[in-house]
Order: sequence, then structure tokens, then C-alpha cells
Amino acid sequence: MPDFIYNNKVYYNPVEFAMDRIGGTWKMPILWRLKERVFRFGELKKDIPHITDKMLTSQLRQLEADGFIHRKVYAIVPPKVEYSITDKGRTAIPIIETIRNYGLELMEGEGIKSK
Amino acid sequence: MPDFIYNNKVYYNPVEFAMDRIGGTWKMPILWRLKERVFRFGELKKDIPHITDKMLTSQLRQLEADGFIHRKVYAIVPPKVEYSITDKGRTAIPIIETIRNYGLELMEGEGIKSK
DNA sequence: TTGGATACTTTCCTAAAAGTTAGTACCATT
DNA sequence: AATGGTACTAACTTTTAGGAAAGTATCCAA
Repeated sequence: MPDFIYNNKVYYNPVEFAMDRIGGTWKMPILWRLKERVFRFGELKKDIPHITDKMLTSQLRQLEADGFIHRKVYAIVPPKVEYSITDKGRTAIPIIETIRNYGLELMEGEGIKSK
Repeated sequence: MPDFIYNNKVYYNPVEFAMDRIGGTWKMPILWRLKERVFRFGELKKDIPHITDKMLTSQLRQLEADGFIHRKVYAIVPPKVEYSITDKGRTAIPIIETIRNYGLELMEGEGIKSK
């Protein structure tokens, strides 16, 4: 598997490519919530501990640009914006679940109990 | 899922915990190779494009500390060190495969053909 | 006219990850 | 006496992710 370039960025392998789309601290927590229902900006912010306005905005923008979520703006005041997961976004859910379960497995192996 | 602390580091969720063990640019490429056979330091270095001595050393050390690989030193000159995957390390392989396949799937969706 | 609500944007800053370059120990071979 | 091979280690710099704090636009209600 040689290197390849996409949007001016060099990737060494498919794992890097995947993690560039759904990795980082916030993308999976966001997708994980949107799999259940539509969320507004403020709802996501309340529901995801520690996330800042800036990170929420930037991660939503990237997920949208990559086609994982959809952004619907209502032209009212105060503004209302709804975020929903797309079909493409849904393909990430089983992956997240796999990683999440693996994390739980590792945690159990270390005797970490959180909930 | 609340926050938890392990080794003085705060984790927000199990995904973060998993990615802290096997994530980053180099750990999966290393484990991916060790799943087939034992490698010496120099062999890994030749086989993994772009990796530097420093990154290879530090990632091997972390994987060893976390119990994913085993390090066997031969007391000869010039030095010989062999790295092998452990049972725990093997549990990461299906995860890597899942992410890797997902990456390939996404790449195909974008019309990226690499090999 | 002040404040609240919503969904941001902008600027500045810090910490962690990763990269660059150079050097080391050891002995065997030439 | 110099060279080469192996597996590092150290010092330093760059890059990136993420965080903090403040500012913006709009309209309405008090």
C-alpha cells in the first residue's frame, strides 16, 4: 500500500484516511449522538461534556464537508439549525461501535470500571 | 459514560482509551506487520515507509509497556533485538482490519485508487 | 435601552505529537 | 587504525489539535 494524496494531504495508508474523517476527540461522540435523532447545536453542546463552541462548530463543518452529516438551517430568529446523520454517516456507526467495544475490553483488562 | 482517569490521564470515553493504545500514525502499521512474524528493529524500519528511528523506538516502547508486543534482546554484538506480538496485541488485529477496510471503503467512495 | 436567546466566528495561546539531526556503545572485520 | 553494523538516545524544532475568551447578528420582550 503506497502513499496517496487527497485534497493536498498525504496519507500513508487507509487507516489514516479513515481516522482523518472520523477520528479526533469529537467526531465520534457527535456521530454517536446523531445516530439516534436530529440535534440542534445547543443540544449537542449540552450533551457532549467538555466540548467548546469552537470545536463543535469546526467538527460539524468537517463532518458536513465529508458528507457524514447534514445541516439544515431554519430562517428564523433566533436561529435554529438542525444536524442529522446521512447514509454515509451511518456507515461509520458500526466502526465506532467496534472501537468502543474494544476500548471497553481493554479497560476491563486494566480493571477500569466507569459506570 | 462519565470521564475516568488512568495513569494520570483523563479519558472522556472508551474510544479515546482504545485510540490512546493503538492509535497515532505508527502503532497500527507496526502491529499490522508483527501479526505475520517476528521483526527486528532494522526490518521494521525498512518495511515501514517514512518512520524515523525516534518514532519507531518510542512507539515500540509504548506498545511494549501496554503489553501489545514483546521485546527480546540478544546479548550479542552487534546487538539484535526481536519484536513479536503478544496475545493481547493480537486482539487489536481485527480492530485494525475493520478500520482499514472502512478506510478502503471511504477511499473507493471518493474514487481514490491506490494499488 | 438593556438583556436574552441561538449559533456561531475570531484571535490568541498551550500542549502534545511528530520530525530532524546528530551522536553513542560495542566489537568484529579489514 | 579505520570502518561498519545494530539499535538505540538526546536535543531541538515544527506541526497540529485543541482550548479560552471574547465578539457578532438578529429580533423580541421587559
